[in-house]
Order: sequence, then C-alpha cells, then structure tokens
Amino acid sequence: MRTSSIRAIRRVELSRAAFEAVIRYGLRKTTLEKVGDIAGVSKGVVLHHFKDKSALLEAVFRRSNTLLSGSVVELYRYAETPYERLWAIIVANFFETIFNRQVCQAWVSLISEVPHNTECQRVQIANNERIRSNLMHELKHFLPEQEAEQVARHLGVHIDGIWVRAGLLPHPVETNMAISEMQFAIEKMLPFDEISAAKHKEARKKIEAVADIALGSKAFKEKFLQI
Amino acid sequence: MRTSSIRAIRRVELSRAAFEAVIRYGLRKTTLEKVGDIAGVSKGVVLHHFKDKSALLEAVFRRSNTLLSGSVVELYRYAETPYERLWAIIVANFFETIFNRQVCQAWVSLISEVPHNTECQRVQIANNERIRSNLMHELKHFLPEQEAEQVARHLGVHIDGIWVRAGLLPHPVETNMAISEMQFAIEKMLPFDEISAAKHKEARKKIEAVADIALGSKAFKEKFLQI
DNA sequence: ACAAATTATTGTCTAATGGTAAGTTTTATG
DNA sequence: CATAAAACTTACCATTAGACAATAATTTGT
Repeated sequence: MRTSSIRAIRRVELSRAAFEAVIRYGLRKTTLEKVGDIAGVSKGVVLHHFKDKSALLEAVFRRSNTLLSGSVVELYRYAETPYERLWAIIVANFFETIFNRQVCQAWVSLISEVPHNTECQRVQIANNERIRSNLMHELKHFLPEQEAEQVARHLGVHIDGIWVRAGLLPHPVETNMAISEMQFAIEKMLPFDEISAAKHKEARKKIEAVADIALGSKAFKEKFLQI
Repeated sequence: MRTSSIRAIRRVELSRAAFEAVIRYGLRKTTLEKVGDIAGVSKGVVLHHFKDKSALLEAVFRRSNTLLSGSVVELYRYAETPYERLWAIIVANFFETIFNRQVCQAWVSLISEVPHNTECQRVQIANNERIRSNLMHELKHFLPEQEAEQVARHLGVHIDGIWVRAGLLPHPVETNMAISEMQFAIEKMLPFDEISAAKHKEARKKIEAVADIALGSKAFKEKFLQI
C-alpha cells in the first residue's frame, strides 16, 4: 500500500522537522506550528500523523536512538576481532555525524521527556541495555564474567556522561577527545601488556579508518538522513 | 531592610515550589500557575519576583546546584586526609538527601534548559569546574599531575553519567550502588597496594558514617530545605 | 474507467498558558 | 500620620496544544 508508505514518509519528515526545531529553539520553545513550518506543512498535519506532542517527541527520541544503534550495527559489520568490535562500539558512539554539539544538545533536551513519558523510558532503557550487552559480549574475551559486567556498566554510563557534557558545554567536544577519554578508561580497566596494547592501538586505528568510509559515506548518510 | 529580605524569602519559596512542580509534572507540564498553587500564591506573584519563566528555572537550577556544593563543603569539614577528602567528594555527590529518584529526575529535566539559557550554562560549567578542581586537588596526592587531571575529568564526567542514569531509570539507584561504582573506577585508576587499599576502605567508611550525621542531621536538612 | 472508501490536509474553535499592565493593599520610613 | 515603595491581585492579550469538521487527493474494488 502506498498510503501507509506516505504516512511513514510523513512521519519521518515530521520527526526530522521536530528534531530540527528542538535544535533551533530548544524543547520548551518548540511548538507544533514551528515543526510544521520547518516541514513545510500546517500544524494540523503534524497532529494528524501524531496523536499529540508527546507522541511526536517519542518519535524524535526513537529516531535519534535509531541513528545511534544503526551506526553501531554498521561498524560492527567491518569488525573482525573482539578488539575491533569493542572499538566499533566506542567509535560509533562518537562519530562526528551523530556526536556533535547540535545533536548532543537535542539529546540533552529530549531526555528531559523520559521521566514522565513511559514510552521514551522504554526506548532509553532498551538503548542502554543494548550498548551494555554489546560491550559485555566483547569484554568477556578480556575479563572474567563478573568484572566484565562491572566494566561494561562503567563504560556504558561513561558514554552517557560524555554525551551530557557535550550537550551542556558551550564549546564543541571533539570526537577524538571523547574516544581518547574512553581509551583512558579501557586502558585502566582491561589487562594491558605490550601485545594487547598493540592490538588495541591497531584495532582503534582500523575501526576509525573504516568509520570514515562506512559511516562517512554519502550512501550511509542519505540512508540515515532519510530514514 | 526587611523588604529585600521578604523578596529573598519569596524567591526561595517560589524556586522550591518550582522544583517541586518539576518533580511532580515534569518540565514541560510545569506552568506558572501550578508553581503558584504549590507556593500558595497567585500566578502574578511568581512573575512579580521572577522576570519570566526562564528566570525562575535559572533560580531552580542554581538552587539545586547550591544543594550539591553545600553538601560537599559540609562533608569536607570533617575530612582530614587526602583519602578522606576524596571520599567526601564522592559521598556528598550521592548522599540520599540529594541523590534520589525525584531529585535526579528533576535535574535531568532541568539540564534541558542549559543549551538555550546562558545563565544556566554558566552555573553548570562552574559546577563541573568546581568538582573537577576539588577532585584534582586530592588526586595530586596519588598520581602525577597529568594523570591526575585525566582521572579527575573521568570521575567528574562519570558522576554526571550516574546522575543521568538515576534520572532516566524507572527504578531508584541506591546510594551504595552509586558509590561502589565510583569506588570501582577509583580502584582501577589510582595506585593500589595493601596499604592504600586499607586507607581507602577506612576513609570511605569514616566519611559515610560522618555523612549520616553531618548531612543527615535535622539542622543541616532544615538549613538546606529552607535556604 | 469509475464510484466508494480511505487518507491527507486545511481551517476553525476552545481551553490553557506565558506574559503585561493597571490597580489595590501592605509595609517601611520620615 | 503621611507618603513612597514594595507586595500582591486582577483583568487582559497573544500564543499554544489539541479537538473537530470540512474539503481535497488517492487508493481500491468492480
């Protein structure tokens, strides 16, 4: 059916517009009319496709999380060892396309919706759990189960922390800076000898190179910016 | 003059009411009228004392940060060694009075104001910088300058991360859990032998005991809940 | 190809909200 | 007590979220 496809397209257009509105005006000053203006339609259309403002924000929230998890999945495809997969998770979470001042600011604005919106809560928890489980899967190769769990939780929380900081600080946080802070934690928390240090270094380098091609490609960006 | 003191009292009452409103309804559903209701005054009074809604939220933001830094300062008074001062910073940031689901949720809601409100930004940055500098001061006793800086930044960011998680998760995050997660990071990032391990353990224990008395006291709570 | 049904879109209406401005009461001070 | 300043109230306006009905476009069944 094309009807449902049109509906799907409109919903995507509108949540993109809402995302843009949150970036431009902040959550509190984002109105349905401004969202409509950005999307080039009237306010009524927005409410035709989304039950209410909360439902729209839910969609925006889900959209930005899909962006993130999509990047991880994409980079994962090129990672061949536990070292590389670990770095794929880190690098994907801080790649410029999604980790930049605007997106982080929007994310910081949007999470304020979580405490009083169970659907956003669900999305957020699923997202945390996914990253934790991804990390856990790789860390088991380097650490005993119990310690791997602690490190996985630590790294997951720390990713959130860096994102919040990036959204709150007035100056942009460099991708390289963020990844290096994660590396600092990994070096302290994983067993490090000359061999593993070299493997980590190599893995980070390879994954960063792959990311520029895989996540930076026009094809991937378009796939993402449209869906 | 008593006039200005009345004004000061009202501003405190109103920002407390606004804080309560954010906890109850979430930032987006917090209206000036609801704030007035909680404070037992009409909406006009709120706007008489605060230029507009942004100014009110700024005050709420500043108030919650004062709560936090006040706890650190208070606990610091009882800490006598670098170990104890380090743990005072950690424990103060996660003491039940300020680290609980409601307050964390309110904090998560309020930080969405930061990106588009320079005054909130100023407060937030000052707060981050204060904690970083506090940590740095103690960590210099355990690590060389450069590494101490990295660890200080890491711990500071991680505190934010735990706060965000506590605000986003549907179940409460235990004080003990949060502090133990910080301890995990400290154990990994500071030099640990039998002697220092014992000193850390002792310091944490002492400071936690002191916190129950110093921060849990009725006098301190009243001083805080009123000012 | 065409009528019926479904879907997209717009415009209108209401209640609630942020904010203003004018007016009233209370308080401080000479 | 008089007067000025501050605290507070009320009435009001523009904007907003959201409901709803009317209209245009599009798909589907025949």
